[in-house]
Amino acid sequence: MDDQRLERFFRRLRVRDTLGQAEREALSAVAGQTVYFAPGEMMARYGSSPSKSLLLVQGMAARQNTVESGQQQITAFHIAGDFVDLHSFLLSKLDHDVRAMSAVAAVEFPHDGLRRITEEFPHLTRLLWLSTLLDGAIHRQWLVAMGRLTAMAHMAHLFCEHFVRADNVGLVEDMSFPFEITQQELADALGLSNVHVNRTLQELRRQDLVSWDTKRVRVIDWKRLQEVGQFDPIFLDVVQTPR
Amino acid sequence: MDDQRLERFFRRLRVRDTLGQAEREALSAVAGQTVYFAPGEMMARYGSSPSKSLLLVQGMAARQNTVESGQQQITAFHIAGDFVDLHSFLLSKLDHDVRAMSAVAAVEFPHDGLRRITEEFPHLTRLLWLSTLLDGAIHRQWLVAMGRLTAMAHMAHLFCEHFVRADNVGLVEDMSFPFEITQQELADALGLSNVHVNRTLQELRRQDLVSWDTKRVRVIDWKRLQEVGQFDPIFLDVVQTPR
DNA sequence: CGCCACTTTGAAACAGTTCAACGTCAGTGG
DNA sequence: CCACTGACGTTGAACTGTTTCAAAGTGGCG
Repeated sequence: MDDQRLERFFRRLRVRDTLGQAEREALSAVAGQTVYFAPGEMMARYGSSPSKSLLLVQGMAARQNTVESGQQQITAFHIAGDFVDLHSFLLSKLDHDVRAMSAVAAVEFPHDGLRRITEEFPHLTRLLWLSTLLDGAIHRQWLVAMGRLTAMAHMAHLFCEHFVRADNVGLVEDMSFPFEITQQELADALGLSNVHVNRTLQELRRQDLVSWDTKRVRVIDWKRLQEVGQFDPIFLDVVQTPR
Repeated sequence: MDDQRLERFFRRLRVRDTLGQAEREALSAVAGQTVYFAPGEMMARYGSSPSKSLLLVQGMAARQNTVESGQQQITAFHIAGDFVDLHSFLLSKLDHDVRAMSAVAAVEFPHDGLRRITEEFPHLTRLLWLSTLLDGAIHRQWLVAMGRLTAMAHMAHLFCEHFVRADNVGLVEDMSFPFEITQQELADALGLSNVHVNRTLQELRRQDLVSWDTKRVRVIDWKRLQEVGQFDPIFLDVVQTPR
């Protein structure tokens, strides 16, 4: 029987390939306990060697590093249907912290179970691999945005990305998606100061591109938001094709 | 028989796990033609869907994106022993260009051959997967450096990273590694202007941390270079362990 | 009702950019 | 063999996007 908790994850895979009954059952069989985290709580720590990976079911999480000055840099945001640390299955130590941004529920996938999947389900293995490749593609776009776009364009790009990702797992309602983080946390993702994030946000609002009431971001002008952010969804690879 | 062209790639894997005879042979069997590229030449294009992946055997290559202003952002450098676009095996379209920085030789790996490996060699598949996870880990460190480090620290970090990576595949000699790119290309990787790269480089030289004669970068003070770059090699995961 | 976390505002400072000129060197052709 | 070329590196000076610091405003919650 399919595990209901994995529904959004299946959905994210199904926008890119098909997923067989046996594959869904294999994943369901490996899925373990649901674990819960309070907003701000650490889900995994820099330098640790987790024996399970966490699939987000509810809420939002981030991967982040701390530099000597005490500043933080967020390198990824995750939403329901995302594995937050599937890479820890093959990397021996975590090179970042994982922190819950909101109240979070996640399903544990023990690494020995994942290993069994790689021994018996080649196609499913490729889909799990794909999942980490999409993380990498998002990292690359963040690099481009950080290195060569203005604060305004960078922020618009991030909102575009999250709009599409949320849509892929059925979290968009009325052109809005859940985005429960603080301006400081957004600043830590964009590599900006909280002050400049605040001002850039005001400009995005003033131009009627988005609104954000701390719970959800609403896209007001999707076409112009994409233009401002120079957003091309190609990197999210939303294409149904055999992998 | 092992394919000699894959030697540095095997070496890169062997610093992280063991590689069986059968696995080396399977890879050798899939390896196709050697292809050559002149400095500056495009090896793969944004939006294309390659049917093979390229393993670098000689020279240096970069993945890069172009933004509307015409500026470029490099998101990865690759050296001998690296797959430059292994991710194109599972992603349907390339989200960046791949360009030869120097004279390059690369071995083609047809995707159907790679697929056969994933069907028959689970452990080798995990190692290929690992290879793309390391790319992702490097992307994340670049994000941290770009977002929260000064130009000076960022550049030092990049040199540290390349020193370790070059060392892993036996390219370090006399504390120096091949680094045949222009200052403009380095600027495109760091997200800086060529002018500021020039000045930052002068400061690194003035402090006797590195020298760079356009062909090779020589590390003069490894300990202080790591301090200046806040470099922690954990993300490169140089640990011999079963995966 | 008061606290605390978060957002907003203003002003000064700064890291890095831009523009434009000049220097250097390796390769090319006459 | 030397003048010419073009790509790359270096320098100076003005400029700007973003940061920093500090203070004030807002709002949800115990």
